[in-house]
Amino acid sequence: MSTNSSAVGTNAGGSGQDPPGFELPLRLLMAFRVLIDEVHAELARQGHPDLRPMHGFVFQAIGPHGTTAVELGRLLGVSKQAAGKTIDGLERLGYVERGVDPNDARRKVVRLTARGVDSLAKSAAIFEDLRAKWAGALGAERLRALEEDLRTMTPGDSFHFDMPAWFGGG
Amino acid sequence: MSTNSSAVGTNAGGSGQDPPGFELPLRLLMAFRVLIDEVHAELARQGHPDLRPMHGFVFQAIGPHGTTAVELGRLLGVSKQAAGKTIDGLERLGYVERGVDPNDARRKVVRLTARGVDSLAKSAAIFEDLRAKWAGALGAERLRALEEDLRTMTPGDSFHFDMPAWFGGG
DNA sequence: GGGACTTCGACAACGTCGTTGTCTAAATAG
DNA sequence: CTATTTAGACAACGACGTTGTCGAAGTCCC
Repeated sequence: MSTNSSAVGTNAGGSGQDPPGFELPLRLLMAFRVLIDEVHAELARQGHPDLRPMHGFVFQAIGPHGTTAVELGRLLGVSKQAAGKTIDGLERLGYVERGVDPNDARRKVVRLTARGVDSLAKSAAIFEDLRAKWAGALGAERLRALEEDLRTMTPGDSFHFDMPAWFGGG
Repeated sequence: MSTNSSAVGTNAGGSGQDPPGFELPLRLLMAFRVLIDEVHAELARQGHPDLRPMHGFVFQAIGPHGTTAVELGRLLGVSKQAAGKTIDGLERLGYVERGVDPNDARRKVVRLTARGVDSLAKSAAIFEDLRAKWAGALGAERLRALEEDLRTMTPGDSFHFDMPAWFGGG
């Protein structure tokens, strides 16, 4: 029963049969997974087999200037302890390193190592290749339209990171 | 192709109209989250505040004829024990119930309760409303094109469900 | 019919991950 | 100088998924 307020009922377009509403989110998720899986498969081939999907987001959050556990936790939407544990893991893998802040002895600045920067550069290049592949398959115009439409429907760039907790759970 | 673009953070897109390659997966994920969050916010308003994103997928996997823990585990890509625990939680919430299979005393068939069916019907209606909202914002034609393009780029309908494990980890 | 193998579900132990709570050290406000 | 705030470490806890084991029930084959 659709007792909702929003405009239009079923079959907003009129012509042709529209897919059921639940297909859209499903395809969005599948497309995301396809891209990420391909990136990480290629990343593994290029010498980074241990990277996980979330690590790319962590690297982005760390940024070129480095960050701290507390700050990272805020950016990723998790506790500082959880962020600290993630950093521990990345440190063990050799992707980040902790340094001291000369201006604040409490802060331990987390920075990407050369290996971390390398993985980030490689993943950026792979993403470009994948986008080019999509452009080849769909046409440059339609891909641009798709991206524009997604940009229209999604908020600026707020990006919460509770993925595991958000999704799973019972 | 695959010239190294900027390593970190912002890519100063400059003159070109094409966004950096990593924006595509990001927007796909954000769009997915937006839709799912709206569905569950509305679902909460309509009497189902305890449902989590993954539950919808579980309900779909259970289907109208019911299923078993082993089968559910296979469909969702997790162990039968994990599937069993998920069922336990849903049973506590009153969304599914376990019955016996007259033809096989080992099997315990999991079926949706009336409440489970209700939530499924409501979420389907909400998804339709959301799709209509997208159609209103983007235009029916462009939304159809978007869905068609996503369908082109994603495999049939296999969707693995290791989301938490797949994404997180370190 | 009977024995070996397979399948289903339950129980237990373990590891991972994120959470809150507590604590020390360092910076900052008054 | 004292009081408050902040960064980071340590510990305990709960949620979740995993493997391993087990008994019960079904299936296959002689």
